[in-house]
Amino acid sequence: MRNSNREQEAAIREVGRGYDIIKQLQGLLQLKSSNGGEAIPMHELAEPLFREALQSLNHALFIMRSGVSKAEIKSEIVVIESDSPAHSSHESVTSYDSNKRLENGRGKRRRVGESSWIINTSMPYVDGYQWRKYGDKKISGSDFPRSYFRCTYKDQGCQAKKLVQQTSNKLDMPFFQVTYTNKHTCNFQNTSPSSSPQPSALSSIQHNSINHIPHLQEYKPSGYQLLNQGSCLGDAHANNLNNFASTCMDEGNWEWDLDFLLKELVGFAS
DNA sequence: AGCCTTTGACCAGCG
DNA sequence: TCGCTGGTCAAAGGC
Repeated sequence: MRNSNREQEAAIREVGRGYDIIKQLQGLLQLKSSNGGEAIPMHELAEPLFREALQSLNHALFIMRSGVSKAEIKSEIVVIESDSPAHSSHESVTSYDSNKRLENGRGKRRRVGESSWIINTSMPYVDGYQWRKYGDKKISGSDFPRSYFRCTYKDQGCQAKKLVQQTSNKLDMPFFQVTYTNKHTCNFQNTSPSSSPQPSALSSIQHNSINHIPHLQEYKPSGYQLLNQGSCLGDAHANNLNNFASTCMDEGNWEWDLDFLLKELVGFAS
């Protein structure tokens, strides 16, 4: 990559913002599709596009952070497909762990039969499922606390859990390691076209995912408003990301047509 | 009213 | 056995 370090930092920041914006749009579409009663649910049209855009942006983040080419990292990144219950396909799985010991080798043993998988993401709180936080712990050797979540529908027998650990805060954009344990047995994934989230569920998505997370608010682009304030995409950041995408395309470093994706996304949102 | 987060206490695995 | 530490519980308060 020919970019200087400063350019690379800016690029990482912009892609991160773009990632956040798309996540906001995804939430907006979920709201609109559940409330609007449209003939063709908008999320059915937009979902594949979102998945592709998020996957591309996430790959870009990995490439720019590590300095490793996309081709080189492709073999290391496993994209979770739809049968993996706890998240959509845009996060990158760094390991799959079905053994009994936690990553630091010291903590409690995991129960036999519990499977887990680890994801690195900049958006750990938005994965299409509803989670209830049940604990928060300062971990020795880590600058950041660890948060414990279980599925909101645990009382219906869903044993899914997740553990969110912030791993870095470089370039004003925190990065998290998310460990999922057990598959969801509930049927309340908010992105599922067949499900119809209750109003209370939708409000909790907004409540939990962004507005209540201080470190996410810190680096949220200033050009758009919060979802529960009735808002949408900010032009300034769309343009920033658009320019960034165009620059990358000009340099011939990127295979993906981010420019096209952005136009499509803005069209859906407007 | 119901569901959420926060937070201190407690439990349990490991060295 | 004991101390350390990660994981979970549950009461309290907020939205």
